Amino acid sequence: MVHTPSLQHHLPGETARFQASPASGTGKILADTEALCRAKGVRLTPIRRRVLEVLLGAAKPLGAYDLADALVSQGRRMAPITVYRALDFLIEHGLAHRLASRNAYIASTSGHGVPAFLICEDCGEATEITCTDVAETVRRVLTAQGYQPLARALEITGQCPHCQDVH
Amino acid sequence: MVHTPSLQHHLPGETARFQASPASGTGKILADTEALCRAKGVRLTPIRRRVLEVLLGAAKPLGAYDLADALVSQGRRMAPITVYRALDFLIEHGLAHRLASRNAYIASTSGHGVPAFLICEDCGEATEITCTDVAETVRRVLTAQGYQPLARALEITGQCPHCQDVH
DNA sequence: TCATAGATGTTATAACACTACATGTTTCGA
DNA sequence: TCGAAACATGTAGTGTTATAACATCTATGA
Ligand SMILES: [Zn+2]
Ligand SMILES: [Zn+2]
Ligand SMILES: [Zn+2]
Ligand SMILES: [Zn+2]
Repeated sequence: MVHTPSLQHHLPGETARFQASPASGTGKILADTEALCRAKGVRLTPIRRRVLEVLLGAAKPLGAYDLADALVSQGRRMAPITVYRALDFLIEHGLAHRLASRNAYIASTSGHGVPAFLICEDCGEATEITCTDVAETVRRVLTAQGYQPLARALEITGQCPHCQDVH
Repeated sequence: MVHTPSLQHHLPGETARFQASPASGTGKILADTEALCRAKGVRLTPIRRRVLEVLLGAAKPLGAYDLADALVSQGRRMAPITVYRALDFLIEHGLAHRLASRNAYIASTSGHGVPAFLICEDCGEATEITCTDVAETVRRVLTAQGYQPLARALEITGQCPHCQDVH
């Protein structure tokens, strides 16, 4: 049996060093995003907004086809390609990330810097962290090997606190 | 245009802190692996051996279907499921890893500890490193958030030295 | 208003991964 | 040595994730 994550499972401030995502409401985040997109001169269209909204409301990362199912309009579910196009937009502007290890997508609540995600292997729950240590270590290892660092979400796998309690 | 990685591109000893993979020949690695499997009481069958051999000889991580194409036997290419089964075995015993960010598989040359891979976004080349810093940082972040660390390859994305030279 | 760029609709297909079940092969104890 | 059991592979089909190609619609600004 596996822990089923619920909304806002992980509140911020668990430690001083590792900032968890701010637990501001979805509404505020959406409003901020609207403003951000206007400022950038890009269009947060209704489709893109709805995809982001579903991601923000989800308890864990969602697959593209999960999103398609969730976004029913006039009795018809959204076409996969439409979801992928919306995701491309959101990812390009740092509003969402793809978690390759799970073929899933998650809204980004930090919005700046190189994020990292702690992902539970059992229940799939993901916690976004913006940790200076991690970013710095990754950057140093890359440059030491002659690699040029690129901003890309880091996926760190483990077992979440709730799933450890399940015997 | 993009750099096409060739065999043994990255030789060891680039820095003292970060051990690159040993550049021992494929033959020796295979012989060692044979011995290791005998010792463990598991069977490195011809199919599994050939899959490992192709991975070891590849310049970069290969997809399961690439492997199927490479492993033609009596005019017929290997069935995908056969490749996946061989990969399952190799991964289970630490002889290979799956790189989720590229849907590709790579032979592991370290064989112990939690490995990390530097992956070039342009050419797909991957360099295995066994870096104490990275492992330690990851472990610390996980435990700080209450996560139980699990041995899983870490994928770090950047641009490889060769691809930086291409103008 | 009209040209243009950007966004979406529609259909089809590519790419990746696995299920289910039959058959073959090795191993080991009776 | 025989046969059961475990392990490995063959074969066919399907599930899942992601994209190509092209048509149509919509917002925007000259
Ligand atoms: Zn969990
Ligand atoms: Zn949890
Ligand atoms: Zn490269
Ligand atoms: Zn290279």
